[in-house]
Amino acid sequence: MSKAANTRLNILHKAFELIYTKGYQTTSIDEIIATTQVTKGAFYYHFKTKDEMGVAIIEEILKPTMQENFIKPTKTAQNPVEDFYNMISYLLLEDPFLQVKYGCPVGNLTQEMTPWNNKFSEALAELVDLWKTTIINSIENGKESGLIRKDVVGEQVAFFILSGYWGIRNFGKLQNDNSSYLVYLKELKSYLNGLK
Amino acid sequence: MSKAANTRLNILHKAFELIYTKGYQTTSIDEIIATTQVTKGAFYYHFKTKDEMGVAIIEEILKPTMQENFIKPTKTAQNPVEDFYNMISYLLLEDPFLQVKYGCPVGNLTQEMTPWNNKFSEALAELVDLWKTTIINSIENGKESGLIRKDVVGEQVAFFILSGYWGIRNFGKLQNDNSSYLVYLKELKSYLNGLK
DNA sequence: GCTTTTTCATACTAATTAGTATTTTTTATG
DNA sequence: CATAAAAAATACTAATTAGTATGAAAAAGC
Repeated sequence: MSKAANTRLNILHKAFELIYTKGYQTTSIDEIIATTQVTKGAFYYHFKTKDEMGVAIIEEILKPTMQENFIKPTKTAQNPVEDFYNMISYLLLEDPFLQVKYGCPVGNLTQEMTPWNNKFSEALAELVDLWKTTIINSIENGKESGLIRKDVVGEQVAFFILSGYWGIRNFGKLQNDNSSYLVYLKELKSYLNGLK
Repeated sequence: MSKAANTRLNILHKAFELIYTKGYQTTSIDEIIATTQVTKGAFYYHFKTKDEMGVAIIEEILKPTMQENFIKPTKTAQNPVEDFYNMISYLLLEDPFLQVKYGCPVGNLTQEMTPWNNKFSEALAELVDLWKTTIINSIENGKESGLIRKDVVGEQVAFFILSGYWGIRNFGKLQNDNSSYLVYLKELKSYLNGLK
C-alpha cells in the first residue's frame, strides 16, 4: 500500500473509533488529526469535507466489515434459527471491538445523521439493506429445507430481528452493562424457536 | 401560571421540539432563544447550563407525557397482548406529535447522550424503567387472568418489545417512510400472539 | 410609595469549529 | 538527475459555540 493510501486509511480508522465512542458531531477534525498525527493539510488533501470522510468510513470501513462478518458466514450456513441467534449473541457479547456502552456503530450513525444528511442516509441504507437481504435469503433457504415454517414471512422476521438488535444496543448504552443483553437474548431464542 | 414559570415552560417546549427534530448537540442555545423569542439573560436565569435544561426536558416534558400516554392507560387495561400491539401501533402510526423521520425522542436522546452525560443517563433510565415496569406488570396480570402463558417471562418480553420499538424507529428514520413500520407491526402481532 | 427580590435584556468573551490559502516536502517519471 | 505532480505542513479566517458581566425593568412585600 502506498504511503498516501496508508495515511488515508489511518485517518479513516482512527476517525471511526473516535466517532464510534464519541459520536460524529462531537468528534472534531482537530481531534482526528491530533490522534492520527496527521496535519490538516493532509486531511483535507484526502477528504474535501468532514462529511465526505464520514461517508468514506461507512463505505470503506463499515461495509467491508459487515460483508466479512455477516454476509460471508451465511453462505455456509446450515440452520437459520441457530445462525441468527449466534450472530446476535456474538455481536452483543463477544465481538472484541464493539462495546456495550458505545452501542452499534451503524445504529448510532443512523440515529445521529438521518434525516439531515442524505449522503449518510444513502450509504447507511445500503449497508442495512445488505444485512436485511442476507437474513431474508437465509429464511427462504430455511423454509425450503424444512427448518422454518412455510408461513413465516422473511421480510417481517428480518425487520424484527434487526430492530431488536438496534434497540437492545441502545438499552446497553443506557445501562452500561450487559445484563439487559442476557435477558433480551433469552427472549430472542424463544422467539426464534417459534419460527420452526 | 406565573409569567416566569410560563417563559420557563415555553423554553422547555420549544427546545424539546428543536432537539427532537435536530438532535441535542446540534441545537444551539442561540437557536432556542431565537425561536422562543426569549433573551439569553432569561434563558440563563432559568437554567444554569444547557445540560440542566436538557435534563429538565426529560423530567418535565417527557416524563409526564409518558405517564399520561403509557402508564395511565394500562391501569384500565384488559388484554395485554392487544394492548401492547395497540400501544406500539399508535405510537408508530397515529401519534400526532411523533414523526417517522425524527424517530423516538427518548431513543434519540439515549443514543446521543449516553454514556457521556450521567445526568441524562439517569433521567432517561428512570423513564425507561417506568415503561418497562408497566409492561412487566401488565404481563403478570395477563398471566393471572389466563390471557398469557404461565411460562412467559415478563422482563424478557418487556425488553423485547421496547427494543423492537426503538429499533424500528431507527429504521423509520433511515427510510423516512412508514413501510418498515407496517412490516414490523405484522411480525409484532405474530410474536405477541405467541405469548397467549 | 419605597425597597427588595425576581425576572429579563444587552453586550460581551474566550474557545472551538470546519474549512482555506499558501508553501514545502516527498514521490513518481522521463 | 531534472522536472512535474502528488502529498503533506503551516498559518490563517470567519462563523458559531456556551457561558458571563452588568444593568434595567417588573413584580412582590411592607
